[in-house]
Amino acid sequence: MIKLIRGFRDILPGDVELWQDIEAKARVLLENFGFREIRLPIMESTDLFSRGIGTDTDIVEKEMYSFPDSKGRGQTLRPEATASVVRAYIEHGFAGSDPVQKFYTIGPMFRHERPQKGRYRQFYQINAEMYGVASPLADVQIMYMLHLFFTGLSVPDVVTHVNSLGCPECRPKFRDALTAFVSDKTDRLCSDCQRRAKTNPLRVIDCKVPGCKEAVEGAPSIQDHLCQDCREHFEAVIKGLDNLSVPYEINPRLVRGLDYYTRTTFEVQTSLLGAQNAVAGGGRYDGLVKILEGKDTPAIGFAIGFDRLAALLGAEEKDFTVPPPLFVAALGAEAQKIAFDWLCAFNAKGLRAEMDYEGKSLKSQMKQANRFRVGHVLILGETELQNNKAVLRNMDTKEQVEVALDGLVDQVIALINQG
RNA sequence: GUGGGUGUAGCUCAGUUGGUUAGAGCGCCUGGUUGUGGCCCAGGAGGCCGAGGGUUCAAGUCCCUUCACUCACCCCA
Repeated sequence: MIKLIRGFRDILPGDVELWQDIEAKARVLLENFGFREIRLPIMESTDLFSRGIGTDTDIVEKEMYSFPDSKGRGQTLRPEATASVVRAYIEHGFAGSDPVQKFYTIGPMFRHERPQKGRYRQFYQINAEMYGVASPLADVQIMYMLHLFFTGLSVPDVVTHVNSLGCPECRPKFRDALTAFVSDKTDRLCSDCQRRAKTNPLRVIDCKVPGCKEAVEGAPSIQDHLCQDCREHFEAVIKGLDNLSVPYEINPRLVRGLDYYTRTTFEVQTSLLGAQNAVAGGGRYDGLVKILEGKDTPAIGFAIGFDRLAALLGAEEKDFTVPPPLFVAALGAEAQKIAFDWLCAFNAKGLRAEMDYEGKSLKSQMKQANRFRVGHVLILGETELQNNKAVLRNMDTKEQVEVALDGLVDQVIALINQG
């Protein structure tokens, strides 16, 4: 048997209804906030990601699905969406018409990691990106929107963590301070952190190993190293969140794995998904457009982990199938012909109806109708043909009413719609 | 890439110190009702016991290898 490749998954009927519901709500919300959909390819030049995300990141170092095309040019299944949106923003000259643009996009991302709970090699994201606004109002609006989305879906157990990572002015200073702090403690750190102390000291203060936690107690905080502008920006964001009553926790140790983030970063976390606690994450990336050879443009955005969100919302219920309202049961070849015509008419008129195509016994058809969890069964046999009246059975109350064959389809639709 | 756990029917799982045709519940099909679902009863279909090799008179069971799933590390959505 040919099976799914590792880390990939099927989203089956019964679950997919939940996904559709989430997606529909996301679209309404995003569009109400002025975000417009942009549909992008899932494959891009490898350079886009290595330059955009940063060559030292885990994503670029070891997680990308990259392979050469027939002429040897590197191409990659996108590991995230932001770089692609920026590419499109630059390539189509949006900055020339109006630098302020808001986009959203929904689709699959690919990362070659070891799969585990809440982590797949193909996973889905809902992304929102906003360009051309340096004001903290953009940060506030983005986070407010995210907050509305999660509360609107009644997502259980989520907390939004906020931090500022500073800018190219102040972050290096913080990094230096941190490196200095960590360098004389390397012997107390785990092997991973000894490596990270050089490559990415920010990660060390985020380490969960008890020895490391102890060693980094009293480490310098980014919050104490922000430059004047970054500090004011962060304070304005926090004030804005308070104004709109958006709950949050300031988390000075919130570090993000992509190089392009500046200033505001945030992550929506849950404790219900095992080790993968981030349901959504994002932040400001004021330098990225320029890095990718566009005009220097501030930007901010977020990604919602669709798979994880669906897991949170689907934890209780298992089957999101919506039952059809009607099943058409026919007895005998003559009746089946007519029943099939009705079926087609019901479907064409927007009433979801089902029938048995095999000429099974009435009992068997009733069982099937019951399995569909339909509200009504329309029965047509020889008796009904003779009387020119079919029988409409309410499956909950067991009440049966006769419906004249003449004009039956509309009559049945009316009966079902009135309950 | 590194560890732990698990692989037996469509699903959830039993399967004794190795012992004949491998079981249950749910689901599915048929019947009990010459035309009425859920409950009940009876019957039925459905398994290369993850794969390969080894030990043995004999392997679902013991050994080795491998693959898959899963959880965790790392990192992130």
